[in-house]
Amino acid sequence: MNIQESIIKGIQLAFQNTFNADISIDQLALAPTRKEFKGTYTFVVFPFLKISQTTPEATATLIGDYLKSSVDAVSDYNVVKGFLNLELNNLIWLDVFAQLFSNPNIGQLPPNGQRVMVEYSSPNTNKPLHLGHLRNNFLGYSVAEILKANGYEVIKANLVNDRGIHICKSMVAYQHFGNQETPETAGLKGDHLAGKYYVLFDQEYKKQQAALISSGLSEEEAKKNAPILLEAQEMLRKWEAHDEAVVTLWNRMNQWVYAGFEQTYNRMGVDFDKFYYESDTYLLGKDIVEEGLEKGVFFKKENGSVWVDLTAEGLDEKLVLRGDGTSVYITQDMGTADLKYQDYRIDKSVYVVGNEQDYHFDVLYKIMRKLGRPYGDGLYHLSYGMVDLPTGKMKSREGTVVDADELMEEMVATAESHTKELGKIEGFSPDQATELYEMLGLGALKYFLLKVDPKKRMLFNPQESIEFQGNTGPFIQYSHARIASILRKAGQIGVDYKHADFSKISKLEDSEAALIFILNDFEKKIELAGQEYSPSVLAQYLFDLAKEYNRFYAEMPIFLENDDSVVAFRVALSELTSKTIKKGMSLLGIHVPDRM
RNA sequence: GGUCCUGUAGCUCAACCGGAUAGAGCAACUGCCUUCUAAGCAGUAGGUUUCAGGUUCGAGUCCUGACAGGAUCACCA
Repeated sequence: MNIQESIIKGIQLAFQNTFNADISIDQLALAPTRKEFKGTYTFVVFPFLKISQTTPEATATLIGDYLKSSVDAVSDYNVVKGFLNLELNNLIWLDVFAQLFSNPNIGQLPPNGQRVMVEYSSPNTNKPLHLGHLRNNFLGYSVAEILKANGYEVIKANLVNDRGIHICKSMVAYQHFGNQETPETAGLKGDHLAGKYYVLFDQEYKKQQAALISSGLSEEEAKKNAPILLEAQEMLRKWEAHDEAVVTLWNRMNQWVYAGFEQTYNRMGVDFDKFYYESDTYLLGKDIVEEGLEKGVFFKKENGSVWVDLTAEGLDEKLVLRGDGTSVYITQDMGTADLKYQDYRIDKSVYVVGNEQDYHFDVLYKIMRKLGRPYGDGLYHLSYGMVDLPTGKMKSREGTVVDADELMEEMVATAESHTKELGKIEGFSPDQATELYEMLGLGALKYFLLKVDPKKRMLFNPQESIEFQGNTGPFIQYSHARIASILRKAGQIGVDYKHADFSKISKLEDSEAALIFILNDFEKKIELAGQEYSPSVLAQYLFDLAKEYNRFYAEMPIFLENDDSVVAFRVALSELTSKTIKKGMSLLGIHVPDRM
């Protein structure tokens, strides 16, 4: 039983004995005491005045007296208005520490028997990844790792959008302007090559529109009738009819893109257990439309189109199948939802998709629940906000995007120059130095994107957004490197902290107790991050932890201490902190160095 | 226009789901490298939590209404 639980149990007994009242455990909560007051945990008595029938002060005092005499951990208390501040026996934190220190799997909760799929990334194969995709990928990867730490079995899935009109646009432009160019001859990554033709398509399309307008067509007509657009539409029809030449080109260009994506994914450090391709799934879901009609969940209009009526749930009527019997987006999403379940029998399914699709997923999930799917209640849209630039929204066709590959390259270069400026690479081999720059550059970028609550939209200023000081990835990485240095020295001078007997410690300094206090929160934060699907909870925690360690580091001399058992204890405390940082950062997808 | 999301220090973000005098980082200013890594530590300054009502012992947090920004509302994906 941990400290909080035993105190809460004590409070429950206090109510029983003092006020003759039964209160259930889940109505009782402890908050950390604010810094300006003495104490560790605070119990607020205001809600219980009806039960105690006396003043806040008297109520708090009576409970405080009871706890002090009957709960070992509580050494004293003070009362400020209705706030009962509990002071703990400092040495209680030694027991907590010993428990944490002996846990070989810190930050890993036991298996919970549930299986969850996290779908993320899900790129279009007509252009390279940009800053927005980085947020998506880092979020998805991190949430998947956090769920693993919470005891789930996790399947990371990537639903690749490899077909459709936008892909055909790149293909048409390539046919016109490509001159048999390949990634090799162009010296471009395959995804960037495809993106180049996507942009060329748009330029040509606009040119043709202008020509049509000057020959007398309205803007709307010009948009619909530009020859190059008609070509793309014709190509899509041919693709759907399995036209050999079109499929060959499609395959060729997609392979280029996949090779490019693979490089980008490798550098980002994300991975997937399962790839789904829309070219395989885009026809799914029509049987579900039939099923929905039979069950009365859907209804048919006169022209044959099929709809779902969600007005009772506060939404609108929504089309699920066109009048001509062809699919819309949501048709295939219904089919894919079933496919995921057939493949893995998942209990939960998380979709990491931007918030511009909030409405779409709201509709999708309501439909699947109406259809009585066993996984219906486990569907969750992890909706995240857009990443804006100071100049406004990114538009890939207008070239105002921050390219993912370029940004990562810049981050690593900045990390390199920064490190060299500080003169911190003595003794590094060139390979080790490269590895460090990669770690720091990517760490800064990932931390920057993950520390913010996912649902909030965020501003990215390329000039000044990413720092290496303060609340940043490198700050936490630096803290880890500092500890690694302590551990090396402990090894050199033969401090046997792994088998030390901590019961010999007779008193704890404030910064030691505070550090253990925050270390003790690690698992709770992992649980919270999992429940909320929010890596930012962990990021914030790790920053606080690193800060607390740095305070301890500055205040407590470790090796100058005379008492051997105190030396061993402080080294052990440092090691536990470094393990916690390393594990926590790994859940954010960030590596930590031993030297920097 | 309907629906949804957001609004906290000059800037970027927190605030443990209703608790005490709203906290960090950046930027500014002041100290600390002859001791384990100064990418650090300690400190100063910075706030009518967009506004107006309401709910109660108590509101940044919940409710109503404004205002501002964003998203969405296609037989598009």
